[in-house]
Amino acid sequence: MNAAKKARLTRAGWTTGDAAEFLDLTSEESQFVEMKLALAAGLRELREKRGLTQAELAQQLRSSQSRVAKLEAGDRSVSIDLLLRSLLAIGAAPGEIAKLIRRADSKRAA
Amino acid sequence: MNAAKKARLTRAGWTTGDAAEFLDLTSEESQFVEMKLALAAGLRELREKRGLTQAELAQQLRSSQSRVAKLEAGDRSVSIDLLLRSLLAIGAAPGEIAKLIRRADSKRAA
DNA sequence: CGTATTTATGTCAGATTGGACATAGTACCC
DNA sequence: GGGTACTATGTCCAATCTGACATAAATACG
Repeated sequence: MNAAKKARLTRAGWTTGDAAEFLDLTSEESQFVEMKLALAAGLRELREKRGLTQAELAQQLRSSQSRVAKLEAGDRSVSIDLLLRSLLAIGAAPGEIAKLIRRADSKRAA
Repeated sequence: MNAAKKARLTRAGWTTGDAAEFLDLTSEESQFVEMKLALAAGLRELREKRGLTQAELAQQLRSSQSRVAKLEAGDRSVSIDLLLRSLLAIGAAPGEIAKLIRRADSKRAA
């Protein structure tokens, strides 16, 4: 695993350093995380594009600023379900979401 | 909402008929369901392509036959997270998953 | 610098989801 | 009909996720 990838994962709260490296972050799981981070990044981009603060978006989603922060960080405590609902709520079409998921594809086999 | 769409949603356990039609199945929510159903259908297609029974796939996913049935049905009780993990586990690349999500796009504005 | 705004992190009770089990339904073959 | 293989549905409770809150950290602006 290269440094950039490790940094991405660590930033999102996924332990990577220790002996569990190859046990917990198996290929599927890391692909899953990559997808999650791609969606999270997409959400942030869209929010900023719309000139909204996290608090404003939270209101639109009927949620809280802290959860939006966690969504955008791809935190362990948020599901992809919530990310997808949020993206749809902010106006992303399924096609755009598909494009985001493709981003995760290019990061395979790191 | 046309009959085919309504049938898809009803089959998956989403109430549609009554007065809540436009309150609960708002655009975002129905897009979300469409994505879910597209992923569910994709999972079934891949499983069958691989010649696996639901029970065999369940074993591979360390889950149960009943949950696989619900996954493929897009049941309320399964999350998109689980669908995505399952798709990855069965060998779908993020690119293929993106393609599935695009399917949901063509069903907009029904 | 101070302070106002925005974003990040930690925690918790209530809600949702997941694996497992039982059981019902379906399809095919004899 | 009965038997076999597969799929669907309903129900548990343990595990995970969510919104909310408090508060810390970062950033912007004078």
